[in-house]
Amino acid sequence: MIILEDRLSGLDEKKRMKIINSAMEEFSRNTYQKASTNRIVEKAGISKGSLFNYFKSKKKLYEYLEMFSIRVIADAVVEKLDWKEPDILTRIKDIVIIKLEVCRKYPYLLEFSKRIYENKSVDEMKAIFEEYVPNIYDKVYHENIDFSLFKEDKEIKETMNILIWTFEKMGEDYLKRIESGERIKIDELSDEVDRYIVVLRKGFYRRDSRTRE
Amino acid sequence: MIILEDRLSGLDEKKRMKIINSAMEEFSRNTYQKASTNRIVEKAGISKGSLFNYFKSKKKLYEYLEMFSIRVIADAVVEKLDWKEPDILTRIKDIVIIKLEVCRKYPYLLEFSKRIYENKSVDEMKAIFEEYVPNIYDKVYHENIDFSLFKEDKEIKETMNILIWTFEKMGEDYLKRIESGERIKIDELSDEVDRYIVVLRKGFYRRDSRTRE
DNA sequence: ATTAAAGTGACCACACTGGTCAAGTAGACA
DNA sequence: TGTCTACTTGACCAGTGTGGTCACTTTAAT
Repeated sequence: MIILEDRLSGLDEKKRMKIINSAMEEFSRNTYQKASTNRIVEKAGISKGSLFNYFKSKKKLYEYLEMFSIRVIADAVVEKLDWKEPDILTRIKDIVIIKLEVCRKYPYLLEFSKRIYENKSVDEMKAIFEEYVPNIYDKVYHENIDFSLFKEDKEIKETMNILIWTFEKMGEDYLKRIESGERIKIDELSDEVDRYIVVLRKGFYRRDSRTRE
Repeated sequence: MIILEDRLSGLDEKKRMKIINSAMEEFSRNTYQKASTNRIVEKAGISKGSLFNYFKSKKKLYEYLEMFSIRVIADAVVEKLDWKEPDILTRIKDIVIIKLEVCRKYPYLLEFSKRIYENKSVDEMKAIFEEYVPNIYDKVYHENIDFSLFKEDKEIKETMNILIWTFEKMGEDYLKRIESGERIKIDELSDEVDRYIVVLRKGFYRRDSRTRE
């Protein structure tokens, strides 16, 4: 388990979040080279000197964010997910909700994560992921999942992708609406998710399976 | 119908594409402000003077790309799509193939389009779209479509989104693989698309509907 | 040989860069 | 109160890159 040196840990929670969010915003809107430490400190409301006191250099700051962004979601999933839930649809919904809660705290997390992936091969990325959060990658969508709930048992891979993609697109849609100023209640979102779950269940589950909800 | 002034029309096809692709790449990797005309001319293999001969300014170049990227896909769809096809799944597949053909010519088209959307509200964007390609927005997924093919007639909106999202994600996946150097034959892609169509048809279509394929 | 059009790249004034560091501030203890 | 410590500040630096210009060269048709 890798721990990066930084001097943020002792800071006030609010201040720490402001710095992380400001830096994430800057790095998600620009490439590493063009991201400006000046703008980061301006948005974070701290001085240049402080930033370079917390992190030795721009590079160290970026590496910290990289580690942070990989961990913050994975940690939340590991901690909050019901690993006993055998119904993949219910589990995916739980993951979506967990992810969105984290993203509400760190609005630029998803965009920043995309930037990380941009410059790294799939294998490289998996290796880094393994280092920070071992084994999570395969567990989430497989451990204890009851695939016999599916109507067909031939096109499992395709069906799984359709389910995952649907919820990913919903999440992206939701975040886009948030960013453009719309104020969405968590209940509305939950209702919408449930509506899609009903449709997907009808489409891909056996008729006699009604696990819950 | 708006036509922007530019001096590219008379140019050699290859050269024109090189300039457009180079500029699209730069503007999709950086914000307008930080995009560099120096790097654009370098990648395009032309001189600074030429670029500012073709376009009066950086701004005009950007506006040209904006217009171009909205039109190039819409024009291809309008021209090549079989507007009589009543099966939405078949039609969506056709659209995916048409889009990907265009994207193969202009690899940064999708990323650049996202950038355009970033700085504009949904309504603004629809207005611009209307201006360049009137009415296409609603026609594509509705004109002559036979919705009675669906098993359920209650959750049409949700079902449609699942279908569209699935193919969008497939397209994104495909482009990502292209960009990371993978060489994918058009037949392989077509087979993969067909596999998903089978799954979706089983899930959401009436049992007795077998329109084609 | 002449002419016009197309293409070039050194050059400009200036904005902004990551990082430093001497000076300033706040609070704890005496 | 004065002193010490740890944190915070922002003016400053040398260097890089900016959008745009224009006097010049090359190309191609007459």
